[in-house]
Amino acid sequence: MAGRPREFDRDQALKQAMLAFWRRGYESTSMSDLVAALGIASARIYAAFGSKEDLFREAVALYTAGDGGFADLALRQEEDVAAAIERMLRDAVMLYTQPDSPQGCMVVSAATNCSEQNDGVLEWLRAQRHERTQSVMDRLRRGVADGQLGPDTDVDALGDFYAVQLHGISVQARDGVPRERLLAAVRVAMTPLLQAAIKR
Amino acid sequence: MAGRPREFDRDQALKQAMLAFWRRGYESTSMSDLVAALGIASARIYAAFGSKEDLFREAVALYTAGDGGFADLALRQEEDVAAAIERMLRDAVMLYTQPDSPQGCMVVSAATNCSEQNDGVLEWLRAQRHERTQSVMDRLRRGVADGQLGPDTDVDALGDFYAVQLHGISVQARDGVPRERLLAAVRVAMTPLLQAAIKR
DNA sequence: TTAATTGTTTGTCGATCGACAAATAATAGA
DNA sequence: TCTATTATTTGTCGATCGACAAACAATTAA
Repeated sequence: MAGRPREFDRDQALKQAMLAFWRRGYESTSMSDLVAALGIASARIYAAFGSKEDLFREAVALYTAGDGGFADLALRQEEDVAAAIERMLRDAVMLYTQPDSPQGCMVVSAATNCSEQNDGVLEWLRAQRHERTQSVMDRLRRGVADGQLGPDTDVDALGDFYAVQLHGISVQARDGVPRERLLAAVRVAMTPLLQAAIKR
Repeated sequence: MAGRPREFDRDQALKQAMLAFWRRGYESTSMSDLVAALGIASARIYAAFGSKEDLFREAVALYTAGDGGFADLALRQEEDVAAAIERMLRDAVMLYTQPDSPQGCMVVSAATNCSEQNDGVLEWLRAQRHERTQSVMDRLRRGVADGQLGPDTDVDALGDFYAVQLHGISVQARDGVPRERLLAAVRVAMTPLLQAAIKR
């Protein structure tokens, strides 16, 4: 491949961009913020990533492909539905309260406020949140099919309930509520599901 | 009182500002947005309200003094602690999903993303959210004192749980989850408290 | 060695941001 | 009527926004 080789680590720069966007959000992170965070001139950022929006989308993709993808993992890997939901919520707390990274969920809080011209990224993240709610409901339905939950379980209500919890944890973590308190709240949140679980 | 009388309705203008900030948030609502929403020139806005930040703070105060103050009302007016919490959550759903006003909670979502220079308003809203969590815990403690909840009730965990629920409802409402679904989720969320309630 | 390709540096672009100065208009009290 | 006070109109300010053009540098393939 011809051409002058890049002098900075693109992956490292992308990670720094992710952290910046995660902390402040899409619109509140200016190009000059990114210049400072990535340590390279703005023209280099444009040459390497296209535009601020392109960089943001790539940063969110990095997030969801990494730690941000905890939910699908928990829902898929745990055999028991209650264990799956509890692990999802606990992993959310652990990630959202990590001391050496921004608090809260990037997908929830990186584009809450944005002007009309950037509604696109807002809708994009909204769709991802919607998908996660669907994943939770799918997992609950599997729990019913597996005989772990009663056949009369209101899957939709439970699913919305846990989606609310997941997103609420992000808000509370962002407000600085300590990890231990949120873990205690998760234990409380498991009550409805344990009640719907078939005892064995 | 001397001086030329104001030619526009200040209260009406403030209400429009509240709606604009509620919908888009503090930083994402530009002065030109406000000029369009209030229907008056920017110099008149500055003359009447001081600055954009002053206007925002007054708008939030209007919100919390009005519909946004539902939580304290519910917690104070209901004699039974479970009824109080349930009404708070249900009122939250009703307000956050009102079709003719912005979705979600203004205190939760009007300053999620903001740049460093406006951290002041972010912290201000955060403090208000913290106060609300405290109100919930205080109400739960009163429930224990009133003998409505068992003496071994983990008030802190329950309080954090309902704070998570309250703020999560705002996120979900903002994402367009219908009122009925969120009300169903609230019914699920009442399970832990009803379990802690002393049967009579 | 040359040509093609890609990265970097430097500087700047037009648009928009929040904010206000100055001039003018309308009221109340002396 | 005159003065003090407040509101409105008009225009514009410096700062910052995201974005890129042009010139130059470094690499590979021919």
